[in-house]
Amino acid sequence: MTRRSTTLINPLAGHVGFHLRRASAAVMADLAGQLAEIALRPAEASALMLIAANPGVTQSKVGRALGIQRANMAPMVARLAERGLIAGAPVDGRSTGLSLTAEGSAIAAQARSRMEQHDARFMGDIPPGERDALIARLAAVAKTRTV
Amino acid sequence: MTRRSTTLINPLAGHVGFHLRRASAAVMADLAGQLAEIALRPAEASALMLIAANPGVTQSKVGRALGIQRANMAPMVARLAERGLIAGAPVDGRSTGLSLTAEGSAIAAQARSRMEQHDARFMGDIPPGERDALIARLAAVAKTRTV
DNA sequence: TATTGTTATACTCTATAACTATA
DNA sequence: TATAGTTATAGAGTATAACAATA
Repeated sequence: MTRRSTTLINPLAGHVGFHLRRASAAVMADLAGQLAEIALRPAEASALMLIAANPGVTQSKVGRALGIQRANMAPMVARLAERGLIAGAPVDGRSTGLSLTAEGSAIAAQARSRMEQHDARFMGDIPPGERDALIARLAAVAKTRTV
Repeated sequence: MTRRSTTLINPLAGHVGFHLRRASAAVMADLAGQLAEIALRPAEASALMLIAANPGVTQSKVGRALGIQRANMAPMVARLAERGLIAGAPVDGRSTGLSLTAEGSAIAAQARSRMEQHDARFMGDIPPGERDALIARLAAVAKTRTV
C-alpha cells in the first residue's frame, strides 16, 4: 500500500519567511516560463523595463534599483547589447547611458505585457484595497536592516 | 558633481511579484548568514527541522514538504549523514527512514533557535493578528496553478 | 577618495534526463 | 506502472575580490 498522503508535521509552517520563500519561488518559476517564450530572463526583462522608463540611465543605477550588483550587470548588459535590444552613448569618461533600440522597445513591450498579466494572475485574488498594504509590508521586510 | 540620489522611475513598483522577490531575497540572505555560523545552509536547516519533528521520514517526503526535488535531496542527505547529523534505517527495500543523531539534535536545536529569532526579527513589525492572514495569502500565492 | 565598469571565480539553488531497484 | 534513490549535468542568481580608468 502506498501512503503518499501521510501528513508531515512542519515546524516551519508558522514562519512567515518560509511561506515568503515558497511564494517567491513559485512566482519566479512562472515568470521565468512566461519570459522564456520571448527569450528573456526575469532580470533581463526587469532591466529593459527600467531602461524604457529611464532612457540614458547607467547600468550601475539599473543595478541599484533592481538589487543587482555591478559585477553581475556587466554580462547582462553585454548580452542585451549583443542582441541589439539596447544601445549606449557615453555620458562621461566612465559611464554609458543606456537606451532601447527599436527592436528593444518592441521586445520590452511584449515583456511588459507578459509581466503584467503574470502579476495579475498571481495577485488577482487579492482585493485591490489590500494590495498596496501588502506591497508596503513586503517593501518593509526587504528593507529590514541586517544585524 | 555626483548625482547618486537621482530617483529612477520603476515600472515594477506596482507589481506585487517584484516586492515579493526583493523581500524573499533579503530574508534568505539574512537567514543564510545566521545559519552559516553553525555551518548549515537554509535548505539543510529546514530538512533537520522536518526530520526532528517527523522521525523516520523518508528523504522523498522531506523534499516534497519543502519543495525540493528528489535529485537535489540526495547530495544534501549525504552531506548531513557524513557530518553525523542524521542516520538512516531501512523501512523497505528502497526507502530509508531518517532520524537525527545526538549531535544532529543539538545542531537542530541551535538551528531552530536561530531561525525563530531570524523570523521574529523580520516579522516583528507585523501585528500578530495579521501574521496568519499574511501567511495564508503567501500560501495561496505559492499554490496558484501555473497556466 | 569614491565611483564605474570589467573580469574571474565560486557557491547555492534549481531543473532535467537517465538509470537502477523496489513497491 | 509508479515510486525511491542516485548520478550527471546545466542554468540562473548571487557573492566576493581584484583591477583599471575616471570623477
